Amino acid sequence: MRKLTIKDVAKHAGVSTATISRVLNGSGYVSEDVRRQVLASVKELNYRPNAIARSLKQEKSRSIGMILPDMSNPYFMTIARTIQQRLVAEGYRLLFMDSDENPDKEREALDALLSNRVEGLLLAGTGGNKEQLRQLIGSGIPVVLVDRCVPGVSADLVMEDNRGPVRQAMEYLVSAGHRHIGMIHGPKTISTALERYEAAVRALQEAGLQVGEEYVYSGDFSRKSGKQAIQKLMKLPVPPTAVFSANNEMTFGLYLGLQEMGIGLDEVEVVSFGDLDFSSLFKHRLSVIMQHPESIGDSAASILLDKLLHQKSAMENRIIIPKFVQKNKLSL
Amino acid sequence: MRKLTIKDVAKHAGVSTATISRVLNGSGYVSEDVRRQVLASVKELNYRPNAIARSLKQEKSRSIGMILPDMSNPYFMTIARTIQQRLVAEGYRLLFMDSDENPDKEREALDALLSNRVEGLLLAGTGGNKEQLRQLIGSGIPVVLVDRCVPGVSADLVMEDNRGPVRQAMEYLVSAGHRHIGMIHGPKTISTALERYEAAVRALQEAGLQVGEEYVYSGDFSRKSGKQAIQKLMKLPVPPTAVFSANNEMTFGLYLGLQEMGIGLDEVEVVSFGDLDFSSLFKHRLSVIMQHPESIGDSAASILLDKLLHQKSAMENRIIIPKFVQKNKLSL
DNA sequence: ATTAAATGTGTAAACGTTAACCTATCATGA
DNA sequence: TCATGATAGGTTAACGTTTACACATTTAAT
Repeated sequence: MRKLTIKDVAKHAGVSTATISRVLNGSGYVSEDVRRQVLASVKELNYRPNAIARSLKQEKSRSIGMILPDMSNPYFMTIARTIQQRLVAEGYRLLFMDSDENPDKEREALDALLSNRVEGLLLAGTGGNKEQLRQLIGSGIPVVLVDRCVPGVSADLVMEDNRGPVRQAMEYLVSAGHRHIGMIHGPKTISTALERYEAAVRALQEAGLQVGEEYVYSGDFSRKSGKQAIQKLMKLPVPPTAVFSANNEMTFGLYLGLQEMGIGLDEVEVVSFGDLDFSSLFKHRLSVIMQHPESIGDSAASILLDKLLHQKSAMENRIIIPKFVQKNKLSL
Repeated sequence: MRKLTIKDVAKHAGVSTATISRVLNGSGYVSEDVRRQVLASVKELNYRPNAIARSLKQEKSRSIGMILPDMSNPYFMTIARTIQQRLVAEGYRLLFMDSDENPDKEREALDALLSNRVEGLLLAGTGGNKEQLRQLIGSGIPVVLVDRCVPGVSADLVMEDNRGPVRQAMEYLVSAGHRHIGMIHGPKTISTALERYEAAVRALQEAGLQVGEEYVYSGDFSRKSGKQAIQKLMKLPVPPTAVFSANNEMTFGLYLGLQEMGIGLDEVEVVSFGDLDFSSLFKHRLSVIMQHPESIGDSAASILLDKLLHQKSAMENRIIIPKFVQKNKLSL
């Protein structure tokens, strides 16, 4: 059973291929009689137009590419899902690629997407591939940076404020009496990681607190690195009484690490950038900076669709402000 | 800056388009000199072949479709991610669609994927669209059912054993002294839900326990329905002392529900089909049936690739056995 | 020296659509 | 009556590749 083409349908319905195309696309004039006959033939033969041929002819792929660093991180998947829904509703399809926080993989993914002639790009980038990115944007394809900016690359951008809430959080920790605060950060090549790091250090310094080298651990945003971090921190001569973890996965790792070491999850007060989903069930001293992946996704989709559908060209930057939420506070 | 075609490269390199194609695909004979010249031109012009045109000509899309019920459920995303990695490594791309457990959306997604001429399908189905599915499989396109079977549709299948571990779990609950056991199930149109339900009821009956209607709640695998379920169950004249929840999301909802009602998370013993990710940090009476999304994904990818790459045609069913793990047991 | 096989490259016809361009019919109004 | 525009539908040339075929030229084998 060969795959049917528009010609088969044309033959079956006794009209030309152009007419079939017109019926199926609702373009041009077609008499009601012919219309019905064509639809009947389509149904009878179970014909399905070839989207690939259509894309080629129309020179538009109706697809959008998205690169995200970690498909198993619910934060990014929530963004992705929101975007997908919006795009599908407008007749686009979304191609996801997972860069795994790896610039080389990111580059490959980018190549693949461009070969597929995506009409737009959503990028939660690794911070590498700057040159390629600049070139891309120069070439006119709409690119929206999502969650992370790429220094030196100016493009549309939707991200969260990574400084304000961190400052708040640090002030809270200091006012709660902590003098030894551990910090678990992400790779400084990633904008979110860098911003959170800088904001945290500065806030503590301004509060008159020295931040010792040994209290700062540089992780990679993975669960594993969060675990390693806390295990190192807790072995210090004077272990921290509070820890700031720069993303949700590392926070998770932090708790796994504590547990593995047999340390009570309550023995250290934690502030996490990014919620943990189950944190509301958690009876420990955990405060979180609540992110808004749906808002991020929604804004990113809107910006992209504006360019695609209404050829808006102004560059836009939207900053969403995450909320510092002091949860599950127990007395010290 | 128009998009470059193979003709531009041909002109630039002073050869025919066929030669460019041959160099880029490593097919046919090309002299080393010409080869170098072509590659130089490609690089200089920054040419990128049009995958759409290639697909059309070759009559193969190099893409695989996948429909999953819930992109924000980590269980399915882990499966998806595993599969994506395997497929990308073989030069395919994976198109995800989210059916949202809704047969109509599923149908639309299926249509979209077929229009895009996917060469294979991975399906964690809703249980609707049987007729269309049968037709699809009859048409020769490789279809692998993932996680869920569809009764009345015979196709390749990778799923977990939904009965054995449930039986074990029920036996455990009975032997632990529970006489009133609540059950929160999924929609019976979904095979996993039905199987877990039947296995649970049968096991209890065989253990000599009556299962009262009022202890069985029919949810929809969503967090929200888990919450509603537990809230209803706990209001019974004789509330259950243990609850079996048929998937991870509903288990989560269950705990949210308990919390909202101000009931201690320990006041009821829980068995969850599907792990909760954070369950190891959880100090409550929670046992889980541990699933193996990576294995599922891996097997599904293998089966599909065997058909695609080695035209294997034998139908295969693989059953992964989840493990019942008694965790965080406290004395009653 | 002759032939056959291997190597190198170009020409042009597909792949399945869409859309520009035609032609033809039929109302409508001046 | 005749032009005009709306309606209806067919022909055909693209879109950017790949590849079958053709034609040289070189190499190897007899």
